Amino acid sequence: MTEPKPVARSGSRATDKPQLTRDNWLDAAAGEVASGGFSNLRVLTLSKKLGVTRGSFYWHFKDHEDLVTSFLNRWRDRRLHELLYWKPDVNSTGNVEAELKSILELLLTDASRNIRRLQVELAVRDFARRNDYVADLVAEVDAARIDQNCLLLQRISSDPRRVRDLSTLLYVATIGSQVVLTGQKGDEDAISRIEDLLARVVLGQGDA
Amino acid sequence: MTEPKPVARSGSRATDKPQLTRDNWLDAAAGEVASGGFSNLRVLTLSKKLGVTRGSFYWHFKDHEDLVTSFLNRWRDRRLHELLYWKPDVNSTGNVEAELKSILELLLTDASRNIRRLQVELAVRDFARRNDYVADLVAEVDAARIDQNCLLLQRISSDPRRVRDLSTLLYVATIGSQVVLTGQKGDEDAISRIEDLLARVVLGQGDA
DNA sequence: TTGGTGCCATACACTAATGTATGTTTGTGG
DNA sequence: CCACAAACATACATTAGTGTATGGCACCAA
Repeated sequence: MTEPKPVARSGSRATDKPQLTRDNWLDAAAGEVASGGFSNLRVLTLSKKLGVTRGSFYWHFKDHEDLVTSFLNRWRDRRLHELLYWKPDVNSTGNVEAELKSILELLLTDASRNIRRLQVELAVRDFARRNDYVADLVAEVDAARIDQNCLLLQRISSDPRRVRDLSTLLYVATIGSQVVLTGQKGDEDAISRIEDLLARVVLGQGDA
Repeated sequence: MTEPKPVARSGSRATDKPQLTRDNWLDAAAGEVASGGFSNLRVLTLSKKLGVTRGSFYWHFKDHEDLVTSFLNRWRDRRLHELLYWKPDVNSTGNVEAELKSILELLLTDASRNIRRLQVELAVRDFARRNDYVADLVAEVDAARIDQNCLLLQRISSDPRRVRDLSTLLYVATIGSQVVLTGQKGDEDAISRIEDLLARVVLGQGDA
């Protein structure tokens, strides 16, 4: 209720160090996490890259842990929220095969292009292996995404059990290709080949 | 040529601190890497867990980097070497379907049970994202494993291109399930379901 | 017995990082 | 103009970790 009123001092000119917000810090933190994982997320280096001292940090955040949990919660919220945007986009057309192809392209090819987003995701996943809170967080996102896959594949098969199995396979193949095919030469091709293969798998065994 | 002659002082009794070897350090390092990743691999804590001081470490290793590279090279050598042990084991029988099932079980279910080994593998993979040398190392292992998959799937399909695609899909699904299904409740079932599904995928589209 | 070597301990210097306490500037409401 | 707070700077204390130099002890060969 007490809105922070993000004021900009010194005439609100963009060149004059426009007062950092909490989200600015989190955005910068994403860069650190993407490049070096959570063990590389340090208050000191983060402050340097933002051109301020740590005094600023400890005003916006209670401590280092506060930064990490805030970052993780924001990540979860965004990952869960972005799933809601797909739903209406798919229900429109009627061509099942074309839909599936676009879905697969979205899950595999497009996801692999957003390097920074992918790096953050893998870093969060790695962090989850040694932190129960993060593990729960990732499990929540995974479950939501698999449910989303189920929602998309419902129109292809009528057997709910098969839909769930296919969705799970689709998901682990997606994550796996993001982990293994890390932007080397020829990876772009391999991903599209896997896309085609998965499409034929899903369509070729439509019902029971 | 200069064999280190692992002597044991103080009467070679097991209770009397049996002189650490370089491999002992690497084994202990595996525990640190498994539980906390490479950023948790510290000389100090490692020495404490082995009951010695850092003086011992700096006799066996030049520095921290020496430990890391030695660990990584040993990991690669072992991963490449273990692949050679499979080959004769599969060529024997003639039942294709049973072979495939056992291969899938080996790749998915069995691999997920070796928790420590899996943790180390994921840690290495995570490290590879921010270190070119490790990235090359992992790429080498990945290529060898996919080639191995090709060798196994050759008997099912005659199209070499399809064999390679299936092998790649099999591999990314394997890695993906190891990343996503991290020992929660019900993960055991999900893995076996994915196994069955992949088996039907491979067998159901045998040729062309 | 004596010298040498393998293995480890001890002590020191150095760095990077966190957290905290306090000072300083800028803008704003009254 | 003044008091106050937001945003940041400065300075200090503390900790964890690395690397190095040196000392010590057990063991073996000659």
